[in-house]
Amino acid sequence: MKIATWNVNSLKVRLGHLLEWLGRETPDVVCLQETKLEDAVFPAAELLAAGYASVFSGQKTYNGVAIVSRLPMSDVVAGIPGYADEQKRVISATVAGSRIVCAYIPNGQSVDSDKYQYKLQWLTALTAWLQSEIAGHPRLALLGDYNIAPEDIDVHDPAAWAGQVLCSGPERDAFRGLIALGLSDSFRRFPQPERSFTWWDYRMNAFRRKMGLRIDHILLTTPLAETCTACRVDVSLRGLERPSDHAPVIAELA
DNA sequence: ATGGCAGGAAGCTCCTGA
Repeated sequence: MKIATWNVNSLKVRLGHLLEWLGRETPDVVCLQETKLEDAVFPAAELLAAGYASVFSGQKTYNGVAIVSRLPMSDVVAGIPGYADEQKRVISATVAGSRIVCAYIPNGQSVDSDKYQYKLQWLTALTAWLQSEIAGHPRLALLGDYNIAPEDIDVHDPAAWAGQVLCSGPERDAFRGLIALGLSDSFRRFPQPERSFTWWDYRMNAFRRKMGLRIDHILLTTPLAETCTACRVDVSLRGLERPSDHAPVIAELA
């Protein structure tokens, strides 16, 4: 089973890219973030015509998550149960016996922002919920835009980013808190090219200059990690017109 | 030190993203 995560930065703008990529890469399950679409206008019919069913939880302008899958999905849950949040950032479904959790973790804006406090509280709620979710679903994958670069190797200029949002100590502590639930960073289970990133600022030709961060991740519980045979960043969509500022991450499970 | 870029909603500018 091939699973993937991609922050599309507007599914309305990126639907053509997604359909082209689904046809070429044929992932089984794709978690999408920043769809920026209300549920009433989600392009479920277009995806179904391409062979993919969709479940989604969206809103106008901001946020919005979806899972698209060639395999049947069941037990769909939106949000973090027990955590009231108007922002549509999580959706989960069971696919082929594995629990798939699609998450768009808050950005945080800056470490002195109220949004940063929201991010840390949100991560606390996510972690507490996942602990019980993993207990009930030993085969679980957490895919999404974490808005956290876990280590300095995941940052093009660690000195410039030191202590900044996406790289700060509390955020990295929260990432390690997720790992401590028994999750494994699938990307780091394999040798990777130097300067492997998943996001680049639209400004200053950052992609061309390899000035990025690795903030999109696929974390797997041990039973799934043991079946993982590959994980990579796919930059192929960056060559198209109007690319997303994020690249997909793909993991192959036996 | 600042702004650069992109998407969306609104409306000819601002907020957010990361």
